[in-house]
Amino acid sequence: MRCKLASEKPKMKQKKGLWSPDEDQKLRDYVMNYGHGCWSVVPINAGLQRNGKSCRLRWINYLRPGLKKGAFSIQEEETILNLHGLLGNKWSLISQHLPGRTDNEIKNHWHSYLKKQVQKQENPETTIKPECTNSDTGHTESSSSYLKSLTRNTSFDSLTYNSSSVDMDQPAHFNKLPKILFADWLGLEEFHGHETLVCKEEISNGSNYQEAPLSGNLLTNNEGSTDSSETVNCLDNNYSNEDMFHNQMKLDQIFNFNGADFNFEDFLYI
DNA sequence: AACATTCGCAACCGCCTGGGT
DNA sequence: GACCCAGGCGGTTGCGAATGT
Repeated sequence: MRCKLASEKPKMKQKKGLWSPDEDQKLRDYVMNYGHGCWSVVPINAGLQRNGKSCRLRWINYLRPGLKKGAFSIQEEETILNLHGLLGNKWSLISQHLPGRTDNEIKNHWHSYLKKQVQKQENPETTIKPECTNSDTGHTESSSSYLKSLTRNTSFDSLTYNSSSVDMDQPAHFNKLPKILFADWLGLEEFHGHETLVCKEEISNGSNYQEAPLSGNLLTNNEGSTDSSETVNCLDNNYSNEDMFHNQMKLDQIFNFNGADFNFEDFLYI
């Protein structure tokens, strides 16, 4: 783990504070050409008077390709609220389920907006924004009712809630996939070895979500399926909320979901 | 217009973990 | 096994912009 070059690095005064466009360009050029490798040598090789940590943060949070800029969509906020309800302040885990969003961005959005909205929801005598528009349906909803729909079922105790979650930018089969959260916790080796998947808490069928019950089987009810329900058996039904994440389920039972032929990679992008 | 307050965001800080020596 | 270091993470801070008075 230790970098040879890092131990040879000269002691130079390191700059702090906001990054200039010139610094950004140097870092971007270097990482795009050579990769970051050991972050502690990046500023040396890129000619930057920054420390490796600062470079890493700047790259991850701002320069990295594929970052999504702009306001959070309703679906993204919904995902954050649900995952925060399950995981707490595990921003890096949450960010893995919001492609293009960084943990820092999510954390900031939570502290600056979502947390307050949830607090207001729990304490209804305080006023909240009069209305907001669902970008999917185009329907204007009161923030109050909308937030209720967002926060209604963020605990494991709940079983279902409705959500407009069809992603028009995805391939047609995408929205029929059981939406599996925490896919990054899986090992590709496990998949390719056709062993087991780590248990996912939440699955969806595009227009409806069904959260996994506290015990028993994970159920999906996929529209358009010849068989209206699919059952994914958890190997261990006696689990606590935390254990939910670690239960094992049979891979092939998910993989033959709805008779469709899915690639494992499809799940990873959900 | 001037000042105060709030908001949003970028970046830093400190701690923890894991791997190398 | 102890120590060192890089990387990763969550909490916090600082500052400019936006908004309110």
